[in-house]
Amino acid sequence: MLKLASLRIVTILFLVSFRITGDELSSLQEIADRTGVSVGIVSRALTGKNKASWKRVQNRDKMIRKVARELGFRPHAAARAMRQGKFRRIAGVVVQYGTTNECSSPHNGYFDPAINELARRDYSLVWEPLHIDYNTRKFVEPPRLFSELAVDGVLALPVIGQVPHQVDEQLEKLGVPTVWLNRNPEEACWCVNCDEAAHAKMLVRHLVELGHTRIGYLGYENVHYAMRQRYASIVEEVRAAGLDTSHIRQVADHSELIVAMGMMLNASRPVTALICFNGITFNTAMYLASEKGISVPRDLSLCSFMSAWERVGMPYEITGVCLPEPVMSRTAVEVLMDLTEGKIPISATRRFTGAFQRGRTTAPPKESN
Amino acid sequence: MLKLASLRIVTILFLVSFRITGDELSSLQEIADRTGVSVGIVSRALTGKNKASWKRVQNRDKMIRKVARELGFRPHAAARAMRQGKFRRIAGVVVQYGTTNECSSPHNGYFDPAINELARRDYSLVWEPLHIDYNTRKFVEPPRLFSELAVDGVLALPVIGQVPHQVDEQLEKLGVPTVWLNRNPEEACWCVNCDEAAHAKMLVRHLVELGHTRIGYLGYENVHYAMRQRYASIVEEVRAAGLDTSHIRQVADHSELIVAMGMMLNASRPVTALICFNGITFNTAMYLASEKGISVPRDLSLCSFMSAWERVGMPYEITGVCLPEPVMSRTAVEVLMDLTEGKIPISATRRFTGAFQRGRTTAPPKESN
DNA sequence: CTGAAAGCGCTTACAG
DNA sequence: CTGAAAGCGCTTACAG
Repeated sequence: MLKLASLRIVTILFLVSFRITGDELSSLQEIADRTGVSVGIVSRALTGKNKASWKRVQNRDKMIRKVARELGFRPHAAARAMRQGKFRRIAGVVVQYGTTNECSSPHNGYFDPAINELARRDYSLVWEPLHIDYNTRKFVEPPRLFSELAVDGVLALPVIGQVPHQVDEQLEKLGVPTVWLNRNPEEACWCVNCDEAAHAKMLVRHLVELGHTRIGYLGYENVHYAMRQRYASIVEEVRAAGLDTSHIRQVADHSELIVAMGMMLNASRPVTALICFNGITFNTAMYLASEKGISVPRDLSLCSFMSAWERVGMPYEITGVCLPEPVMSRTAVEVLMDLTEGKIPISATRRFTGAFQRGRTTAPPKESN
Repeated sequence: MLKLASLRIVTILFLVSFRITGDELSSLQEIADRTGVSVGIVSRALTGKNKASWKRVQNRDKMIRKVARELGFRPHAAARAMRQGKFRRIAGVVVQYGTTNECSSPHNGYFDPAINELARRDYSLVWEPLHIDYNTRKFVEPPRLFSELAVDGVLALPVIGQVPHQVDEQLEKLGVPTVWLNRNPEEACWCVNCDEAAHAKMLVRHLVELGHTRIGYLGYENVHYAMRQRYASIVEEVRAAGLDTSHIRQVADHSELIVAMGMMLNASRPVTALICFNGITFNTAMYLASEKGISVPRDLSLCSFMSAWERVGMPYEITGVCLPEPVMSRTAVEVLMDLTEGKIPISATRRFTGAFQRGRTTAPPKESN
């Protein structure tokens, strides 16, 4: 009881002190009052628009900036946005299926570089959820993004499957440009992609050079552009190498993945190398192999397509393609900035290639040792 | 050449059409003009503040809303923010070391639930980078968050190590409340944490019940609150079980982790179970074990602390504690909303416990089979 | 060079 | 009930 009372007092004291701090928030007017000049002068001084080279003016402006610093002055973003007709804000949108309560797979491989690139230009990223019901294809909740005017552009990322036309319609109505990452360039005007065919080639060639002849691939059946490209390119490369493509597979869901993987590893002539669609598939393969006493890379070579975030902090190097999310993301931001400024960007669609990383998870097949 | 020219024409046409769409952006004034009422009426109609029950008024308001819909009217967030003195925006801040070009480890286990919780209250999350130079403890770039007034509150997350005092000072100057996730409650006023001691107990007890006597732990040496708690609790639990604590270890960096793990697995009496600090450490252990032909769980039991994002899409269940990020994050948002509204939140510091998941990566030790 | 004033789009207290 | 008007904090064209 005493403890509760004291906690309450602390709380109230905190709120009071917080209030006072809150009231101290200063405006151009306050700085003008303290320095005896007009708000116009203060505004120009703080934004560096008093270009007179007179010593008197320069000293006065220095003094104004000092007072502003002392008062902890921060310009009011909304006032500035209203006056300038620019929010200096970009919406980061991940188009995904599912309820709003789920934690999605990570996208900071794209968003971290975008944020930094935007910050360099004095822009921020607003993170907007966009959940689509898998069956009805409708918005789970009407997205805030579409209900108010608050950003100068949209950086969008389709996660699973095709982007429902409602999304495109609503985005168009927004009246600000949208740049897409990893979307089919036939579906949208501004797309930044990576060269999945080149990536597939890197991985298949690496395994073929090591001497593998029974190469498997596992990904999810999906209408997502990048996923389809990845699968099709692997098929093509394996076929071009004159090898059997019967282990190049896409599955419908998680349980099918486990079954298919088990079959590849248990067959009378099991695959000696497996290309995984992403880090999660890679790890699943690793766990299953370990359960069965299959050693990687002694008995099985494993490689994967790796997102930037999947490489963070991992002290053990796995073999795979390092997807070029950072350069894609920074390029997308550049295109978006050009569009918001009314400039014509370099090109409508750009495509980047990642780097091959030779790690510890691939080796020549057992038989050829 | 022809292709380039046609592309350019398409581009220009697109920009023109975009411009026109841009010009169509409607305001309350335009709706007022079209419906023959004043902007006040329109504002009140759209925000549901015309409470008259007269049929005439109700029909008129319905008509106003219809016109607004047809014009694709969206309120201008900045104008609203300025008038109401509220941005309806929260900054999401991850305090991290390193240069701004890196991709950080994922935090959407916290941010996804926060975004959804905020959206329910008509708030958005602005993602603000905050990079600290490891040596000088200074900001790598002056964060935008501290240079303008643009949010009503801050949801903050320390990633590595202690939060430099500069951060606290700047946040205090902002004049809006900050709620911390996973921070030492002695360092800040509003903290939402999880019960690392309870989690440690879950994992150690599980392994002890399976019959393990040589239990290892690997994490990184770090001054981060949650990491320290995790390590200290494991030591305590293993000691309480009367077992040897010499394999409960923290290492300084990645290469030390590999060395320490190798020693644990290669020793004359290797550990039979290993608790990993997080999913990355877990996977590293898995890879190393696989290289050495050690099968999980036949030869080695592995379990881990698992973040929400580490569980997304993984079809194979690993044994571990599912960290309660979602409930922590939603609670933090609740506290923050109370604070921004001047209310006194439930309590200053809250602590949550995650769920134990029995997966396929632990089993009784070999000897007892 | 500099100050006074307009205006960005909204909400709401106020007067009619 | 409803319209006209004030005002949120900034920037900048304009006049002096």
